[in-house]
Amino acid sequence: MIENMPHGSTVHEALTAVFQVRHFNAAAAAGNGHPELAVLLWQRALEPQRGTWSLPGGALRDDEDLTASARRQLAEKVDVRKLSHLEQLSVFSDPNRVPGPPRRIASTFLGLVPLTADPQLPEDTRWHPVSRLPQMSFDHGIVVDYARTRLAAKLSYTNIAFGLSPAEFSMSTLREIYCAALGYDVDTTNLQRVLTRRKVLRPTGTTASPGPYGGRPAALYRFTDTELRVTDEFAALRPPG
Amino acid sequence: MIENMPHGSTVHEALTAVFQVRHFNAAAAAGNGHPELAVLLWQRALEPQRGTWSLPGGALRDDEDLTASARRQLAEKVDVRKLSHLEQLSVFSDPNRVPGPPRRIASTFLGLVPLTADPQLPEDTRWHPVSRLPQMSFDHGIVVDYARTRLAAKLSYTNIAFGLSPAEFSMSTLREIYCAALGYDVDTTNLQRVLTRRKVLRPTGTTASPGPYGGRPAALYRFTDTELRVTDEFAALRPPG
DNA sequence: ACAAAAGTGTTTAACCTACACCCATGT
DNA sequence: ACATGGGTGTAGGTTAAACACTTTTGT
Repeated sequence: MIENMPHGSTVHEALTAVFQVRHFNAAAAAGNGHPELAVLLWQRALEPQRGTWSLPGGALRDDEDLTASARRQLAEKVDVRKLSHLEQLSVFSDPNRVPGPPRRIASTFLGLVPLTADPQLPEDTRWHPVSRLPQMSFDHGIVVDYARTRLAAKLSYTNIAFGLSPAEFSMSTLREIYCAALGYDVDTTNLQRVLTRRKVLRPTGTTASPGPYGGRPAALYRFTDTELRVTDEFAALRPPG
Repeated sequence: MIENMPHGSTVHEALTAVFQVRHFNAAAAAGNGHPELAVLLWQRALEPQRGTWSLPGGALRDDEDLTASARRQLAEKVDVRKLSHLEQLSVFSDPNRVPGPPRRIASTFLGLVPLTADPQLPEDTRWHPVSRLPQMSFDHGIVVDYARTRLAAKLSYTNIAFGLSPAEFSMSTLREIYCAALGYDVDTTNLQRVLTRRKVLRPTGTTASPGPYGGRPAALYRFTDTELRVTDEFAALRPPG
């Protein structure tokens, strides 16, 4: 094993795709229209690729692991107390993924912010709906696509939706979250039953007051866990018994 | 963003858990007994942790990405032409995961070798059944456990078994592979039906000759793909239609 | 004939989707 | 009363686990 060969300078960076389900115009904010899945991006003020939009992130320090680094970098862009979930995704290590030197190896993360949070953002930072991404820096567009795919997959077999939801919510709110994040329609009834069977949801017993045009008051629910849990481990080939 | 802060020396290494389903004693080799899932390890001849067993791997070079690096490091331990699959897993970045300096960040990989291959190994290298792992170096035991879990999960919803199987095989051979890799019994009949429905398997039309005690000759099968494919994407919450 | 190994068919159960119908509230 | 939104019941389909039964071969 040749381990001590000389090498040029290499930076290891954490990049996080932070998602939130958000409303994107006045009509929607008033309660009409559908919310959309959005990703947090900041616009580069300097070369290279000035003007393009980047994922929050930056270089790993000597005394922190990658998760701690991702959290620290995010703190510059968004109130990290609002961050309800953070998990590691893939590593991007192509020597030419960004112009160098230094070479930059990116460990990517998926971050989630609940529907109700509306954190302060710096001047250069904005939420972008994933359906209308701006010109992205380097390979950051690929990272966002990958993170979206992982999120959608995990919505199907884990309780990861807790990261996108408020503490308490009605089933129709939860439906909107799932529809926005998955990109297709979900039946409220079945969503409720699937999540209840898997013991992901728990009714609070309380109800929300109905909207301005009346309607039956909605029962409110909570997620039983606030940590990621696999809820439907085996699609097939279950262990016997 | 503080990107150019000074930092100590850091090595980025690739570590690969290479798995194979193997027979582990003479009786088993003769056709009796059950094969087991094994992982490729080499024994450290030098400090630190001399005598403990390590995953193959080593430092990333400037001109290669992590996958290329994993392949290159593996070439020192095993004939890489036998390697039927290689994919990235998680990154281990705790600053104290190995005694340093230099600090070592490990990107881990899952590698697979087919049942029939029996590559030459160097003196210090050996296959170990995962049920009886020796004293492992650093955090390598955790890496092996994690890789095993991922392999078992992917056997359920992807065609990843192609990496553990010979080019052509009978259903009972495939059953042994699944049993060894999953750690529990699988019904041959149902395995056949599940994989056929998903179009993962294709009958070759040929048959194997029966064993020394007779028996009906087994039909032979192939995997339709030799690349990883997700075959059962949605455990629930499928798109409408 | 008999044992061994492979393949087929059937029963049962779980789970999910779709959709029709019923309930609670405000105007 | 009726419009609006929430909740319940149910029928039908798909998947797969379990296991009994049949087929093909060698001795």
